[in-house]
Amino acid sequence: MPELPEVESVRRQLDPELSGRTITDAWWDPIPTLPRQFHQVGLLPGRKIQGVGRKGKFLIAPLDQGLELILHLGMTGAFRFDRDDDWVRARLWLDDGRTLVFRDARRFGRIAVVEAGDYGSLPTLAALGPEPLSEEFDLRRFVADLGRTRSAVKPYLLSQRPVAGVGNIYADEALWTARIHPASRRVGPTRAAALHTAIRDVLSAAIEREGTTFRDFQMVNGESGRNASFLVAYGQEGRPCPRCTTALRRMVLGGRGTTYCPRCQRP
DNA sequence: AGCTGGGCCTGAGCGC
DNA sequence: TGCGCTCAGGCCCAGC
Repeated sequence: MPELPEVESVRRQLDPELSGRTITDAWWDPIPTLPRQFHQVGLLPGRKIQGVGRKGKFLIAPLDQGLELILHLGMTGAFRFDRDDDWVRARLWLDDGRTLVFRDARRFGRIAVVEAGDYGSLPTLAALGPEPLSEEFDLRRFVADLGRTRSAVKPYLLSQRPVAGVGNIYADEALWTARIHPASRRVGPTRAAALHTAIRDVLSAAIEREGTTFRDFQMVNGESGRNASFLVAYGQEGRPCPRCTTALRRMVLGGRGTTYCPRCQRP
């Protein structure tokens, strides 16, 4: 499941390959089953890519003529060069002779071309919280946000509003690290500060290992991330908590599988 | 306005 | 063997 560390790993491989390239032609699935899967992709031929940036889980590539190319990997999205198979949903031909291919078995990924900064067609991006590994991620604002919401803390993190880029894996990891029960609706300043630190630590470590490959995630060069064997909570149901040896428990929260320690993660 | 729950999609894994 | 069912979770959205 591509979250911030996985998307950042893809960005680091795509940026040097795409910077300065001009898109000569574009093809995308003409009958997308999700209405917003492809948005204005027909504007791409002739556009020059200035670089590949990232906000949360969104890749954002500035183009010429004041446009931006927005790429989202969804669940199973991946970019490769010069490949072809049944899961290819879009192709961008480049002026260096190569073809950037977007593969996406489950079709949750998205490609959109928008006026720079105009994210009306992407509401999650429009309301995206601060970048966790930048100065934007202000502790006081995070404490205030957690104090104000009436949601359980994990679904709130997954909304992308208090902080950008945290998905199901790293939410479980960060909440375990901060000793907060994922269903807690009372996260005060002290625990919010611990969570703030845990989010940064968990994401930083995962980026160093080029993300978590549970099953599907692959980078542009086809390699897997190396973070899976370092997970302490996500997918570890039944295993002893590394802190207190209590068996980790699984619950469904906000429709998402959630693993936590029933002893040392407090409500 | 903020929150909740259901929906989209399809490969993998399971039981029969 | 193969069929049918359930599960997985990114974002979106209708309806409180």
